[in-house]
Amino acid sequence: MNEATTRDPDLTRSRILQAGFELFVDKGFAAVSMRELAQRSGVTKSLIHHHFGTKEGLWDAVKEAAFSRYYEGQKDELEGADAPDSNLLRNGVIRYFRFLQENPQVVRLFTWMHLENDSTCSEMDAELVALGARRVREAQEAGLLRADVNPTHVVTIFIHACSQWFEV
Amino acid sequence: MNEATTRDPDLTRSRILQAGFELFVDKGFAAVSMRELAQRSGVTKSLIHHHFGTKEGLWDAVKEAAFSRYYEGQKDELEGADAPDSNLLRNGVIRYFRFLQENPQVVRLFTWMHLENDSTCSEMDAELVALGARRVREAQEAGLLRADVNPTHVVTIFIHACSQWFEV
DNA sequence: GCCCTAATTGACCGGCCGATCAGTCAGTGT
DNA sequence: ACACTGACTGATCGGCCGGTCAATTAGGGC
Repeated sequence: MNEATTRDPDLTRSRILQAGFELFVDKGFAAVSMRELAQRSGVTKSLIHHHFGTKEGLWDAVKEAAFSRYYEGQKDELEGADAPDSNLLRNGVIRYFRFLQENPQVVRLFTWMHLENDSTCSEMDAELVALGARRVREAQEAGLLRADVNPTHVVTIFIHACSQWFEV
Repeated sequence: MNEATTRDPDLTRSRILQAGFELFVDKGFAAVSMRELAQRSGVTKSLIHHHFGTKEGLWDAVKEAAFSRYYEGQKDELEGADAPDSNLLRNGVIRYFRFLQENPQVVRLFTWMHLENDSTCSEMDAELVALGARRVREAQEAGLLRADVNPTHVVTIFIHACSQWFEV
């Protein structure tokens, strides 16, 4: 009966984070209750407070975890090559598309954050956009892309167009 | 002191609707309370219940009002002309863009609805998309547009790309 | 004038909310 | 063996939640 009676704070934390991720992605911050989170993660409400302080604390932790996963993946992609090449650009686009396709939950989470005027992760996000914009500019200078558009705009529009694609 | 002591249920209803629109657009359904709605619209909480039944009732009314305004406007645009003409198509696109630009709140509201898996207005929406798709198909048959893409996809992508544009 | 309907009010309800806290218990270092 | 730390629990808090209800009041039809 008494299975796994040993304490494992790291596992507990990650279980709470996972439950928080699922519920927040599904319903957004305001519509999720601590009781719900506790039940889903199989721990006590108080224990969540013990590990994350407040409901907002957990929300922040969930966002941070999700975004840093996204950030690391994209950063690797973008920092990879430096020679502007139409195939490289094309592949980058395809990879990004694939990533979103395989992580629709992340897209949803970011949409919630955006509606709630959340500025968490904005520095990291700005960095990614800047990296992408540099690639676009290089391509423009190499004559692969029209030069009369703002590189940052290109990236921004592209990201959001991709994000929306899977939502309909 | 006692200004406008006369009763005007229509005005009251519309004031509540307006307050609901503003608050729901801003925070989404779950994060808005009846007390907040009452205070913003300058009436009693009970009065909102009297006019709209429940919080969800008001939410539905707000969505319906916003969407039907959107619907009427777009329907007029789309039903206007029938001869496929590249200028006409272009103008339609520009007008739609302008509409979203001037009604960012509507875009936000639709995003909230979408995240909450709201299917209200889906019939009306389908009708609009169908109208737009027909226009695209006509343009394809007239050789103005590539014929190897799904007209419905064109419209859907276009709508969401436009919607996102103003959000960044 | 009178009545009837409906707009409007304020007091009130049970329940759920997030948060706290004292206390128990398991692991760990000495 | 013992003390200490931190994971974990259950009871409990005040407050806000959405919703109800009986009672007032204004307006329109007769």
